[in-house]
Amino acid sequence: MRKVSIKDVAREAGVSATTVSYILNDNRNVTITPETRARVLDAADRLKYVPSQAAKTLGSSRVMGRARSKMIGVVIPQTEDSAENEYIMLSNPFYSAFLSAVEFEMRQAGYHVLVTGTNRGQSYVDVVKSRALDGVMIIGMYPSEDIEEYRRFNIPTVLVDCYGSAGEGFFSVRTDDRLGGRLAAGHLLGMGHRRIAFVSGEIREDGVNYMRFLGYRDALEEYGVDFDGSLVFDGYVGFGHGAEAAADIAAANRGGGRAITAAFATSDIAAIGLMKGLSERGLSVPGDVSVIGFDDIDYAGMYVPGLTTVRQNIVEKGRVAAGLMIDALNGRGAPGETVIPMQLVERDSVRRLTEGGEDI
Amino acid sequence: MRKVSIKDVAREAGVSATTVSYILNDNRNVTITPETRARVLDAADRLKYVPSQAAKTLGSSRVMGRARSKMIGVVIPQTEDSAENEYIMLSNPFYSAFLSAVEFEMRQAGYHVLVTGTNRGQSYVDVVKSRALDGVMIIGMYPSEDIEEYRRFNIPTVLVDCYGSAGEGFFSVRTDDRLGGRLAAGHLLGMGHRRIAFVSGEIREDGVNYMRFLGYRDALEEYGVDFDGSLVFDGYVGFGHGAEAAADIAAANRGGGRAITAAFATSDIAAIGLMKGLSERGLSVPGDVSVIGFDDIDYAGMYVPGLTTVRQNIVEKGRVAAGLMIDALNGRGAPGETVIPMQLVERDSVRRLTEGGEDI
DNA sequence: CACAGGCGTTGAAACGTTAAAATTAACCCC
DNA sequence: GGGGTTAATTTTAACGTTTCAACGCCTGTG
Repeated sequence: MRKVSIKDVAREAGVSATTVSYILNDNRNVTITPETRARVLDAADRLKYVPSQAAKTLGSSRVMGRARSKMIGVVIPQTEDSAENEYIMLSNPFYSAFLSAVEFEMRQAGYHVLVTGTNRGQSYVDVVKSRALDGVMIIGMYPSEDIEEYRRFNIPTVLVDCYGSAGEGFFSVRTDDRLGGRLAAGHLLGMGHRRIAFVSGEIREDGVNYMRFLGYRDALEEYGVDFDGSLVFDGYVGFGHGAEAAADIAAANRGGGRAITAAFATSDIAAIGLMKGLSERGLSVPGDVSVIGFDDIDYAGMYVPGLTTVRQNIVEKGRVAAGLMIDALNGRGAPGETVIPMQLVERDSVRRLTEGGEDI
Repeated sequence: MRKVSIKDVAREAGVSATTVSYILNDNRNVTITPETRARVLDAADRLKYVPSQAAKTLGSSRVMGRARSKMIGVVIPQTEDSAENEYIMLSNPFYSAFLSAVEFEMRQAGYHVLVTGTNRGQSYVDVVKSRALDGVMIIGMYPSEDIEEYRRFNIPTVLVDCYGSAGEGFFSVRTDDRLGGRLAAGHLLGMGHRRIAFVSGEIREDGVNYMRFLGYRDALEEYGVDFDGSLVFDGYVGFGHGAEAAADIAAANRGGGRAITAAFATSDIAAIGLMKGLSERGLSVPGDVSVIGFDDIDYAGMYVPGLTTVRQNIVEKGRVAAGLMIDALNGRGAPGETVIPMQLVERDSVRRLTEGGEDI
């Protein structure tokens, strides 16, 4: 029960392997008799022939200078729960929704998607080389040594949600996170809130959280409100961090002084953890604290109260990222930043402050 | 800037390619001078040699009878939103959590995981053949023609959450869904509820929903409650279906007759959609309707009220599935069903009925 | 000292595919 | 009918790896 190879098809159709290859790959530089073509296609069909991608990949390294596997890699951040368990962060629905859109689009274009985390001490570049990945899509942070390798080897690369100079010269997709931050914080300010917590994952200069933070400050400035560093609650990305921030906010409000009446969380999952934490402490949303999130994952609309958030069309973002990847793979298009529009989605987690705060 | 191959390493170390191969693969049937080994390892390191998986795969087809790619496939159901967009169903956190556990465990064992949907008219078997996947993990439903092919070609296969005779003779993992259904419905009955809606995705004899349904009926029988077919709300899996069920339940309750006071949803996302839908219609959970879910995704504990649910340890399930896959790949272990324990997690979405219902 | 046997290493072949070069067949033109 | 095109197909070689069989060398043994 050996696997059927191109030679079997060739024998069955009474023709050479090359001819079969030409026909099955629709080679344009070669003419084939319609009758031969039919015979070969029929033979392939009858034998249930499926070409070996491994052989194609190996063979391709000769001609293109670099092997082509018809597979791209998508690098997703890993959780940092513990040293041993480094799961890829699919727990955040933002990533899973993005990924399924990318997978679909790439599949339509004839590519498979390899999703894998990286083991400690092993660079993703090794995976790219070993599996002959045709391209790499990187979401969020990345080690800049890796990216220099991609540049050096001229590997089609699409950066998603990356900031910073290391990414210059690559295709990239993102939303206008600074504007988004301003939109979110501006909405809260517009509703009369003045003491607004900023809840986010790690704030790094090359990451989205920093840009959203800048937007938050932009909005404060716009409204003439002084920035207060004690209102920044940064940590990791996840429900848990939102819950921790809730504890801190509740404590701060018990401590006297002007109360924190609103919070801007830079991810919906943090916002949801926050709302849950607040409700566990007897604080109502939006009664006591208004909450606004970022992303608009499916869940955001399901929560009670519905989460007001800054919507980025995640599926669209995935589609665009895949489109850029395909351009990059085909050597078409020019590197540069593509910005996905975003908009405020008002639900029920933000209320207008009437006491003390004045409408603007 | 050609890729560095084993020959380059061989030349650098002043030794043959064969020797390099033996050393890098720790071939036990062959002895190598420690000094040669050191020289080769050093050369490989210096040249940053990364073996070509494509070449390994191709070469391996000669000896093992079947090519080995050090990659397995995980088949995840696709959404059926529309004909064109068949995204893999990572939107359900159950799948994403499961997947990230599987990915991690397989990676530790030296395997990559290919996650891909299947295009219409193309069988997944073609992907397995073309990419020389070493094994296949199938979640939920599957076309039985495919599975017969896996059997015929002796492809290591692990079934997850599959029932039905087609899966006999394979490694499989699941929870005791019938018991789980009984646990869930039994809990509601124990809390005094008698008219209990059953909300689930498609009910097929070879799927988990059917088993959970049987468990639901078991519990009814145990409590001497007659089954009422009008309380079954089946559809697809997703938030949306939960919301639709909410509308139906609200309508039924408005229609007079004995009110539906509780619902058992066979997935947490349906339960959440249901709770949201009920709350939108002014029905409180658990005040008017108690809700119990199934899975215990991260979200379940975040919702307000916290969702009472039947917990299956999703990460553990992924780990076990990966372990079985590794056994299957190594020809170890014996096919059979592995059952993951599960337990009721009580939160706040179920209340004890005092009026009318009596405690048991 | 001849020789068996083990050790360390190597050359050749094979895996399935495709690009480039070569071959054959058919046709046309003077 | 020979030379020249073009069309259709085949032969050859190569991609990077591993396995198998074979080789030369050393050592101990009879």
